[in-house]
Order: sequence, then structure tokens, then C-alpha cells
Amino acid sequence: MDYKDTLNLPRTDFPMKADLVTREPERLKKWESGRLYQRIQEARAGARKFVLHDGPPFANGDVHIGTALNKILKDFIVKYKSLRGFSAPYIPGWDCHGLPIEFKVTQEMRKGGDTTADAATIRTACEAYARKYIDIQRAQFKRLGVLGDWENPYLTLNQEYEADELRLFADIVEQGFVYRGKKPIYWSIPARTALAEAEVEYKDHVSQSVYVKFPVMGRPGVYIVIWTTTPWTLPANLAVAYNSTFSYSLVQVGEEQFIVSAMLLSTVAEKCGWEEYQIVRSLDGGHLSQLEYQHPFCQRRGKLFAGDHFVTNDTGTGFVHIAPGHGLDDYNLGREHGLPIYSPVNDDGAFTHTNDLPVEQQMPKEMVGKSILEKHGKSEANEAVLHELRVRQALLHQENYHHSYPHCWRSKTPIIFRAMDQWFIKIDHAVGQASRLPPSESGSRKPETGATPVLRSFRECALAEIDRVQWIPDWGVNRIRSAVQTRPDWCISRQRAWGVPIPAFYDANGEPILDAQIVRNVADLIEKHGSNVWFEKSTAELWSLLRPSDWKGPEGVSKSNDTLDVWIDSGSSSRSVIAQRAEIRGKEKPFQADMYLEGSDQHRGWFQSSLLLSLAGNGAAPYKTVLTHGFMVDADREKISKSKQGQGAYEKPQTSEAYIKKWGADVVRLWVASQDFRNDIIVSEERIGKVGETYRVIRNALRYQLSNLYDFDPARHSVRDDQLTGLDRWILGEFSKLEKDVLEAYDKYEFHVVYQRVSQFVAVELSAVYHDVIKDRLYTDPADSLRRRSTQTALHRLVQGLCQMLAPILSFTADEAWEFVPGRALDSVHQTEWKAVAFAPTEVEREAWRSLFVLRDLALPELEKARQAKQIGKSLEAKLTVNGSGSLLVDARLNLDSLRELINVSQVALAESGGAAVFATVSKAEGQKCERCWHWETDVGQQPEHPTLCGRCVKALAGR
RNA sequence: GGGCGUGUAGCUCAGUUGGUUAGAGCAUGCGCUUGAUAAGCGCAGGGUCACUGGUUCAACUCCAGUCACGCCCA
Repeated sequence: MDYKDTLNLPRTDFPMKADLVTREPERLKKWESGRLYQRIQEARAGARKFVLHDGPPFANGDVHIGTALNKILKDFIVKYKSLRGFSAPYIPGWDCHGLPIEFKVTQEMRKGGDTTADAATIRTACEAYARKYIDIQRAQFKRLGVLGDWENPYLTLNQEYEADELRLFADIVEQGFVYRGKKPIYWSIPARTALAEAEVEYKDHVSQSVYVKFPVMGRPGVYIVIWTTTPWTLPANLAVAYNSTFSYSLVQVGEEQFIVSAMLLSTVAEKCGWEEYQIVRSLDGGHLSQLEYQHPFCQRRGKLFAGDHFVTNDTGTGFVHIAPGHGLDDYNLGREHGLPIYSPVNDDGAFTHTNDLPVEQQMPKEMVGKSILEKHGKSEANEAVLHELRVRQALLHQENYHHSYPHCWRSKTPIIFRAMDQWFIKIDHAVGQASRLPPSESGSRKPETGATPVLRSFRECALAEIDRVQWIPDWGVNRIRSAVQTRPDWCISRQRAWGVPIPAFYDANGEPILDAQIVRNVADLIEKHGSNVWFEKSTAELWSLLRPSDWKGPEGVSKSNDTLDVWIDSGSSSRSVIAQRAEIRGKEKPFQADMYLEGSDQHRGWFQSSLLLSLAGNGAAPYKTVLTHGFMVDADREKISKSKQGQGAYEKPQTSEAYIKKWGADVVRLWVASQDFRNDIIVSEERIGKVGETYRVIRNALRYQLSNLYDFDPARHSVRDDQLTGLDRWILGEFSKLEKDVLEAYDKYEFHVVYQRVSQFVAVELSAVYHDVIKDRLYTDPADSLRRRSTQTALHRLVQGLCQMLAPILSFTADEAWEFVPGRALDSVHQTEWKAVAFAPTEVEREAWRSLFVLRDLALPELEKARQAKQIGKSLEAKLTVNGSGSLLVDARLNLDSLRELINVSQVALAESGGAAVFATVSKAEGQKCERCWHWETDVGQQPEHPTLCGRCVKALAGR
């Protein structure tokens, strides 16, 4: 008889090979047809809520692996919270408006020969484009295993969204936050639009550095020397700034005299090639403030003003040329001294005359029309100015200047500063009583006279609100504080078509009309017809539709063509989504979510725009907690760059799809979990491959457990806790510790700790110890014996517990394994509620097992020595003798059989001697090898019917 | 250039208020097993804790500086 057939060998249909790439899509279909997300929501209806509000990705292109990381992290949290009994709905969103889409669409139109499309036509095409990518990205996000309301995402192009965005905007307008002003803004020439700070990126650039002579009035032959790296701004020069704390020198060079900073004199002299010069005298701010100068090529004069905080002594000449229309410092200084905000540049980035100055005082006619935009490193405007300076012998020195300079994120060209009429949100707005903001805390900033009401600026309110939010990691608070502290007024208008219109009118004098009631009327109109209505209808139609019945202001004769900065779109989601969707609306603060979770760049982006808009319009921050993750870097810990990709640094495009196709979602998800996401996250084939190994170990452990439960019915076979064997009580105790740690880690969003704890538990406690040890009892004990059922009871608990703790991360595999768990009540692990059950062996037991493991650690090296010496092969061929005395020996004596199992030898003997030192010795096991259980036993052959079996196996057979 | 972070074995992470030869898992090498088998078990090697200086009886841990990398800003 083949005794192998009498064993309870493992069986299962749970495959060893995961084959995630083909099997995951099948499970996705099942989830979808079974409406898993909806069923989870229904099951949790009425439970305590946890709302993670999705930051909308841009509806353009394939999902990048970094975007996938963000969505997976969100899914970890949502799934975990659901598993823990919260109602945790997840509504994904998309950011749909904005320049990148409009760029692509108009580019395609141009290729197709259409250069005259009006705004409404472009907008329709943009919407189609956005929707196309929403579908593509939705499929890619779903493929990651992310559960959410994919059928009803929020889109910033939805008319309801736009309407609520405008209602929020109206509330802000009503409180006086919004003004129209002429200020230097970032302007992209190819994109023909103003840019937000977030749309500007700094890159190395070579500028023309020039030292220019400005003749001092009434002092022939005396010149101020100014320095600039943007010669094209010289036609807009209206003043010169100096530093009143510096000392200046008047120096004689040949026939001419120059004024420069004393500190910079030697450098300037070298650059300008002054081989011999003499300091005539020194000058200070008092002298300089008296001077006037003649513009080097325009018929006008300028004055000198102190600009101490931006005139420095490290480069240049100590004189900064001031063009109030072309720089922020210049603008401020110009405003201080009543200068016009003169910006003689048109939308195309070409020189032009303006109404700010008499034409005869402006630049020579030949310059008009010259373009600032650089082509092959040269700009017509710069060349024209340099030519003019040379002709007039005003150019002292010219050189290339390498520095970091702002560029347009889309066209990659250098931006210019240009003053334009734009709409702004005033950040230092004094918050009055009409405001929705909470009053200042009493005592915090008492005014000196008790009578005047405490006025705070909006910026101060925002900083106070930041302190009420929990930032994880905690240094995030510094990031957003400094972003809010230093930010200028928010330029919110864009001269583009693809966005939410700024619903303003202009009267007959060109004065703007922006009225909260009109904005609300527009919101109602857009909610019905969509925002294209603003672009399609004439001003007259719109005005008659929108004009409030009690309107007393001037009549609108033209409409604004500007759209809102897209950061207003996504930043309004607290009002347009959180407060609107019943399943996520907050109780006390309808617009407030529990958590926002994005990359750390969003401190200056979405976290900030959302905070400012919600605070101004709703009266509080839109989030309780903000969690941030780091950025994806490659194997060299450097950022993933397109140029590196071009050089073949990466095996494949860094898209979510590319990784999913090779590894499957669960391995990618495990990779996300494996690293501390607060730091940089390394993505490389090697790294994911390693994680794939861990995946296999975990999968195999689950498979082993399931395969030994094939004949286990928990309802009939479960063994009570106090009847469980010591070994099973030990592993359940260990598991309970693991569970506690894992719960703590999840609660702190430390998924890498979950990963480390679980994978190490699986590798050590389970695979190396428990699973290895229990094979004997599972396979050779009678199927229905107490000892075997005890172990199956433990396995049954372990596999369920593991499935639950893995479910947020290994969403597919945990669910797949769950289907093989006998006696499960719910179809999907994601529907279950994870309730930790503490299991604590007694102190006596724990002490004993500690001893047994100490003995095991003593024994294993001895067994290894015997193995190396070819005395034994596997451990069952050995007999172990424990020598010595003391508590270890006592524990060994009381748990001799457990010790033998734990070490996996056939026999254990104790040699209690007087010596305190405990050591193990190995000898060949006594008796013969039992053919069935492979143990070496002295009673093999005593039963004539089974001459090759030991007594235990004979009994096992008898019970069959 | 400024702000905020990060830097512990090949990889990913631990390392409690400074205190004995710095830990774990994976990977690697060498064995064992062949009744979890495209699995499983054991043993071993591997770290000047980025670098430099300082405080201290004692520093991976505290302080200062340098370097590298990331994000944000100029």
C-alpha cells in the first residue's frame, strides 16, 4: 500500500502562479458587474464618514506612473477606512480647462487649416478632447484596482460645477476681494496669455547683460551707469533706483565721468575696459536724490529714487533701471512716486506706443513692431535697443549672462513681465464684518484703542486657518505657511477661451462692472445652458438676461473675454463637489472633507488655492487633514526626465500602463506600499522586481494556508481557544501583535510599515516556523483529530486576518484568496468589516515559548554543522540533546513535544547537568525511519501489518 | 541663490529621551529537502550609519558646516 495516499496532503485551486496581467481584468469585470463599490457604500450607509476628496488630475495624456501612485495611495486609505467600518465614498474628479488642452486643440485646428475658429468653436473641441482623455484615464485608473464612483466623477467642465464655482466666486466678489488692476504679470508671447506662478518654470537662459550710460542733466559729460539683463525694457525706463545705504563714486575716465557704486567700481571698470580711472569724489543718497537724467534714446527725463531692498551690491553697478510696467519692484517703486505703469509692449510681444506718455516722448518709431520673443537666442527688440545704444555711444559693455530665468510651461519660451489690466484677488484684503470669516480671537491682537473693531488681513486669517489643519508630515505646515506668507495678489484672469468665463462687463467708458448679483445670475444661466452661453450670446443679450432688476450702476456695453485661472476651477471643489454631493457633504461644515492627499508640490498649488477660496467663500479650510507624498525618482534617485528617457535611461515610457502590463496592478500597488511615500519614491525595474518576489512569498503563504483548509468547515470543526494547542496559541498570539502594529501603521498612513511587518511576519513567523512545523500534524494526524483541527482553526483565522489586512494593498489577490476561505459570510473581502480580535496567551505560556525559541536558536546551528558533516540530511534524521540546567531546561522538560516539533527533529533528549551553560548536541536519530511520517522512531515495525510504520501512524490509520 | 525635506548593508525599512560587538526582511553565496516543488528550510558573507568638524566619559542619535538628491521659490 502506498502510505502517501493516507496522508492529508494539501489541495487547493488557488493557483501558485498569479498571472495578474490576465486575471486582474477578469476580477475587475466581476467587481463592476457585481456593483462592488455601490454595495460597499450601501452596507456602510449611516456609518461614521471618512471623506477623502480627490484632487483632480488634468484630463490630458496617459496616466503617468506618478499619478498612479497618488491614486493608489488614496485607494489604500479609502479601502482601509471602509474595511474598518467607515462610510468612505470616493468621487474621482478631473481638471478639464486650461491652456495645455487649448494648445493641443488649436494646434490641431491649425494643422487642419482652420485659423479663424471663434471661442465657442474652440471650446467645443476642447471639451471633446478633455472627455476623450477622461475616458482613457478612467480606464487606466480603474485598471489599478481603484474603487470609486467612476460612473459619476466630478468634472470641472460640468455646468453644475461651473455654476457653483461662480457662486463661490460671487461670494468672494461680494466681500470686495476682487479688483481690476494694471500690474506686471507673467506673459507668454506664443501662448498670448498671462500666466500664473504655477505655470512658470525656471530654466537656464542666456541673457544680454548690458552696462548703459545715462547722461545726468545739467552736467555734461557725467553719466550714471545702469546695468540690466533685459535691454528691451529700456524703452520703458522711467526712473533709476539706487541704494541709500551704499556709497557711490564719481570716477574720471578719459573725458567722461561716471557714477557707480563704490563697492562695484573695480568690477565695472574691468568690464567696461577702463584701464585708467580716478575717483573724483564719493557721493551718497543725498546727492543722488537730487539728480535727474536724460533717457539715452527717448525724449524724456527721469529721476533717481531709493530702492534699498532690491538694489544690491553683488552684481551690476549699484543702479537699477526702473520700468514700472516690466517688473514687480519697478512697479512698486513707480506707484510710490506716481509714475505711470508704462508697458509699451502689445499682446504679440512687440514694441508699441501707448497712451501713457506723449508719443514724442516714447521710443523712436523704428523700434515699434520689433518683437521681444527670442529666435535662436536673439530678439529683434533687444537688437534694436542695442543698435540704438551703440549709435548713441551709450553702451559701455555687453556680454552674455547665464542665469535661471522664468519660462512658459507650455511653449518653453522665456516669459516677459508686462503690465496689463487683469483681475486680482487681494490677499491682504482687510477682513471686515461683512466677511464670512470667523472674527479674530479675542486678545490675540487687541488694538490700542479699544473702540475700533479688530481688522485682520485675509492673509493673516489664512495663516491662522493653516494652524487648525493637521499636516502630515508635519513639516508640510511650513511649506504652505511660506507659500501663503509670500504670495502676491492672485492674478485670476486669463486671455484664453477654454475656461470658465469671468462674468464681467464694461461700461461705455471702459470701466469694468463685476457685481456679485450678476455673477450669480450668470451661474444660474450656465447651470442651465453651460458656459458656452457666455461666448455665444451677444453682450446685449447677456446684459438684458443678467442685469439685476434693481440695477443702478452703469450699463454694460461690452463683455469680458477673459477666463478664470484654472486654479480657481479646481480650488472651488469644496463648494462644487464636497458641499454638493450628498454622499460626501460634511455635517457641520458641508464643504469640508476629512482629507486631501496630493504630492508636496501642491502646497503652493491646489492645497493653497483650495484653502484661500474656501476660507474666503466658505469661511474655513476645506480639509481637516492634508497628507502629502514625495515625488517619483528613478533608480539613480533623480527625477524622471523626458531627456533621460530620450537617452534610453528607462526601459519603457513612465506610464501606469507600461508597468501594469508587465507586473499587474497588485505588484505595482505593493511597490507603492513598500516605500515611505513621504520621501522620494524610487521607481525602477529592479525595485519592482524585488517587490514582485515579496508578492510571491505572500501569495504562497496564503496558498499554503488555503490548501490545508480544504476539509475544514469552521461551523463544525472550529476548536475553542482554550483547547487549541500551544503552538497554535503561540502563532495566534504573534498574529495578534502583528495585527495591532498593522492597524497602528494604517491609522498613521504608514503603509511601508504595513509592508515590512506583514512581509516579515509571513517570511519568519509563518513560513520559516509555523507553516514548516505544522506540516507534520496536518499531513499525518487523523483528519478529524483535535490537534489537526486546532491547527486548521488557527489557519482559518490567519488566512482571513491576512486577507483583510492585505485587502487595501493587494486588492486583487486578497479578494481572490478570500473566495477560497471556507465558511466566509461575504463574497468579497472588500465588503467585510475588519475587527481586530486580541489573542493573548498567558504569561506562563509566553515565557515558555520564549525559552523554546532560545533553544531553537541554539539547536539550528548544531543541526547545520551535522548537516555539513554529512551526518544528517534533513532535521528529522537527528536527535537533539539539550544539556545544562536552569529555567530553559525546566521549560524544555514541561514542553518537550512542542520543542521537538519546533525544531523538527525526531527526538529530543534532556541532559540536565550541573553546568549552568545550556548547549545543544546533535546525534543520529534512534530507531528507523517511518515510511509514512518520515520520523525516526524506535517503534517502527512493531505492528506486523504495517512493518514500515511507527506506532503513531498505525494508530492514525486505524482511525480512518 | 533662498525655503522645506531626504541621505543607515546590493534593495526596502527599523533604530525609543545619545549608552555595551548598528538590527530585520529581501537579494547574494554555500548546503539541505523533494508530501507547499517554476515551492520550502538552514547557515554564511555583507555597513568608516553621505562627508568634515565640534559638544560629551560616550554620537547613527545633539550642534555647525560641506556634498548629493527631491519639491517649492527667486
